[in-house]
Amino acid sequence: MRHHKRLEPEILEAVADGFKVLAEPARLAILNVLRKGPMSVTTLIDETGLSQANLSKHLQLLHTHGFVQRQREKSWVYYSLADRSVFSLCEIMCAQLDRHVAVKRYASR
Amino acid sequence: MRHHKRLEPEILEAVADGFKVLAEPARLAILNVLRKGPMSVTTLIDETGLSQANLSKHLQLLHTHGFVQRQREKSWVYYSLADRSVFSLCEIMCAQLDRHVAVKRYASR
DNA sequence: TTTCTATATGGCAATATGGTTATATGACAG
DNA sequence: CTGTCATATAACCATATTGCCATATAGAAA
Repeated sequence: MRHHKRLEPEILEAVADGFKVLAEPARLAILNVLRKGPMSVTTLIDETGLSQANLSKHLQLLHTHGFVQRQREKSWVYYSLADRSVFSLCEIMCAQLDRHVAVKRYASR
Repeated sequence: MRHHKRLEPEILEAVADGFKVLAEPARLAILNVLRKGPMSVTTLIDETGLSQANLSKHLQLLHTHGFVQRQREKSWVYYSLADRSVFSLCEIMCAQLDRHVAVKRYASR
């Protein structure tokens, strides 16, 4: 039988911080749009409908937490997904939500 | 080639809400402790070190979002993990963190 | 009933977060 | 150098969240 150690607080906090970055519709929208490929901030403004300043802040956060990569080219900055793990996370979360909704539906008959 | 629809805002918000529940060290600690098996609130107080009121509120949130199940027995309430998907999520997030830290280490040489 | 024990909940203060506006930086065109 | 475009940052307000305290509920025991 496996035993489960009490996780170090720093670990818990780091993981929580990671989830916190994903716990925001605007940032999920950005990540989803970036599936199309690398994109400049200006393009992202159009694609997401977010204001420039707001978008820029979200991008900083996504970047400092390693969810997106940055690449300067001339006077543009292209952002791209750091990896696809975000979508594994979202898929599992969606499945979790589906199960939960199904259970609630069943319970309320 | 796959195309990527603009996700409905309600979907984004639901997924974000799910992540928000995991974006808190205390709740991750609770979930981690619950890996040992179903547990009463009192036991959870000991295992997590959280105050009763605080713990209770976190448990409500975990429950309404379908992360834990509740089972009354005599005058105790036993909580248990609703499913193991949480740990898939955490594992992926940890791997993501590891990659990110590794990249930062490499960049700062 | 009264008194425990177990759990839930309401209110409050402190802190954090998102969005907006205004401003700053930085590259390039003329 | 001046102006303009692309992006980043600072200051601010409004809102939300956490943890604590006190209190409420509810079952068991006495």
